[in-house]
Amino acid sequence: MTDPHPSPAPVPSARQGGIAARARAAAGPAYLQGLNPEQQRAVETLDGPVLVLAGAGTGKTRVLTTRLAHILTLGLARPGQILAVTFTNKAAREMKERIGGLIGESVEGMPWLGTFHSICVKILRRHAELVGLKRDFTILDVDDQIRLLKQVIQAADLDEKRWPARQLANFIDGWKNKALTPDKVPSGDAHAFAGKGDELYATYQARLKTLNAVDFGDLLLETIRLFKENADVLADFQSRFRYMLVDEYQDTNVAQYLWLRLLAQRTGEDEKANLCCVGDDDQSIYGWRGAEVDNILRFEADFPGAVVIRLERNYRSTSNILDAASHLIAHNEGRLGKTLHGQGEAGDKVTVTCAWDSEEEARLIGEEIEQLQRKGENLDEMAILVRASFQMREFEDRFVTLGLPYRVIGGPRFYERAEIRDAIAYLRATAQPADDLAFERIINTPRRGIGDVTVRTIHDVARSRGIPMMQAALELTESEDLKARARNAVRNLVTDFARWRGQLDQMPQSELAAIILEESGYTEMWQRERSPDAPGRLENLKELLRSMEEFDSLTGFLEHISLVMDTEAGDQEDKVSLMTLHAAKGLEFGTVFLPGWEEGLFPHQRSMDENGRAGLEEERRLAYVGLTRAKRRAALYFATNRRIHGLWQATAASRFLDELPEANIEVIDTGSLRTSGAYGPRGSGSGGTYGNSRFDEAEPFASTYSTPGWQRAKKNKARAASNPWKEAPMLEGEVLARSTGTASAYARGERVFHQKFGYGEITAVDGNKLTVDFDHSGPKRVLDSFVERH
DNA sequence: CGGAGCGGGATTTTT
DNA sequence: TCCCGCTCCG
Repeated sequence: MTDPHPSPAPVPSARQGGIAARARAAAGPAYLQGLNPEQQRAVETLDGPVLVLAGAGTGKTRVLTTRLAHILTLGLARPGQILAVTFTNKAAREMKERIGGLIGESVEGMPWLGTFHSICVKILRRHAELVGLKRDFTILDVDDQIRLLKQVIQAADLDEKRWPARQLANFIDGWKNKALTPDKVPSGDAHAFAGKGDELYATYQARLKTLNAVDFGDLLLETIRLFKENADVLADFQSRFRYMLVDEYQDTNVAQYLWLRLLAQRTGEDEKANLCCVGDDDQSIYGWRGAEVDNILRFEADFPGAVVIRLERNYRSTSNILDAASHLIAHNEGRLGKTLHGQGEAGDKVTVTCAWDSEEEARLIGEEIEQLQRKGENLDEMAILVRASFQMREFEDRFVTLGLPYRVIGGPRFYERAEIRDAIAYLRATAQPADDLAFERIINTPRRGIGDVTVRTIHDVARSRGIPMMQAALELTESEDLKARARNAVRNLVTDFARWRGQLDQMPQSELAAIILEESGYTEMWQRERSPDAPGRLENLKELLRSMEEFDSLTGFLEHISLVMDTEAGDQEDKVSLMTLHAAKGLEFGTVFLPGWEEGLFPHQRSMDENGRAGLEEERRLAYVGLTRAKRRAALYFATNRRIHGLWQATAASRFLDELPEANIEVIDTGSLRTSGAYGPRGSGSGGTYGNSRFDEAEPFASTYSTPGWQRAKKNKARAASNPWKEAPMLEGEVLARSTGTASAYARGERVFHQKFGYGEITAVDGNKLTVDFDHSGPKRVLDSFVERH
């Protein structure tokens, strides 16, 4: 370890040093006990910018919470003067609890500890008028966003099939992640989406404003705008936040980075902001949703004089696991460099097991789990981490057969279920009569005879008069524009809403909600439904009502659910966990099973196709995250055959397996004589960077050459040559896509040819990524290295 | 208003 | 292959 700052480090400021020293001299506060020197330094280096590079399992959360407790205990800031940002509500919740545990009841909640988004909401509610919003603006969820975009696309006379709202939503999210307002969208990008990308984006933003609504991305962007346009407001927050803390810094996107930088910039003052960012560049796995690893890599340049502290002592895993993970991640280029050191024993080696197909893979893992269980190990301490969710099914099937209790982590969340969204739409339309999207969602749910034509009429009247749909509906009932039947239905609904609104302050919100769901016929709708999931949905609705009781107002509840989309389902039973690698970040288990280590699946082909080397490196980080979740045992698996899009395909062992250090792995002979060799050399045969896999040769299982398994493997090898995953120009992509971000040699309007998609015309250029409208398969994003001019 | 029949797509996902 | 969302028809 070559730490340039030996510890204990002198704390830069005399004021702080003095206090900290005194604190230490008095045997130090209890919370500092038991921290290692680096951790202690991370806790006590309070002045100026600090970057804490916290490797997996190095006690990051502990450092974070202790640091906050330290600041509060020393009396350097009051709780309201500390900004602490996390990415998820879960992380924020945990941090709150742990700080409470550290410093006891003396300090009540920290108002500025939360997610980027929740903090932005808090700021925006105070200053809404300054960015053209009303104080009670609504926050749209993804559903609303898509429906609104659909309307925008329809209004622009585009074919919804060819130009799906989802795709536009992705573009817009991408721009917002980069803090690009419609006028700032680069011209290459702007012409994406039927050449109307920026135009549609602008229309969408205008619609949001008239709806007095924002989407998630706007929360950041509008706050940035607020800061930029109102120096006094910004200055107020800058001086308020004496200490700033950001967790998972490697996951920040450009907008979040700009937001932070605005707050951390203290114009006119000599003093540097006390900004502490904590993260791990090796665990950056969210590039695809806008995270910029660059933010963490650039930290020292962004914040001159920054102190960088590395936490490399891992308290979680045995050293075989750590060495395997470290060796693997060392294959990445763009990293700050960090090596985890184990603190205990070597433990078991990481195992690599080959299965014939995904079914056998599931069976082997099932057997292994049962065996561990017989040895007295808890199922809670075991997890299966998959790359893609389709892999889960095989395991679920297997576990059901075995009667093995399991839980799936992730997946559709409580508040994303249709019945919950419907119920919430009723509440929103009651509390906020101008919430058109909510009103529209349930206007004919349950069916009450308000058909498309009627909805369109209400919509048009609302748009042309600039009034909310609820009001337009009311006015239409007094006109002759609707057929008698529809008019009655509309009148009934509007009267219902008016009545419910009148009851808002008369009773607890959960009671009112129950009345609304009853009187609207919504509950009845599900009671009548005979489908198998209907009872579950009714149960969910009850759960929703129950959870509402904890809030003191309907508005408070609505605010909460628009930002917090998860519910802590306290599941106490002993179960195996099944989740994606992404969902596993931050968790740990005694034993971790990692199936599906095959080329094309992991690393995922699409990731490499779309992002070249950067994509591959992110996949490798994902592998690193997976391995480092294991405390005592990590078991890797790959199958030689897997069904992809319905077709059985021969597959090759993942290159990541070859990147593991031999000394720390053990290849398991499953006894079915199907050892290695089943997978031919990878790549398109161009003999590129990646030589043959050591899993290609019978070493170290030379004894299996003449076995049926080997014979079958040979056949398999021949078949593998026709594997479309392998035919993909992976090696080419690897080389040519090395530098993302360089300008492309192609221009909009050019005709190109793509091996897979055929001929097409370039509609947008973003660095080396092209959006090509293919003659036969429609618009796609491809790397420029995969096409040729025509 | 519901069901059949179709075409397209098929990583990862928080707020 | 399988799942979804949408359309069309009765």
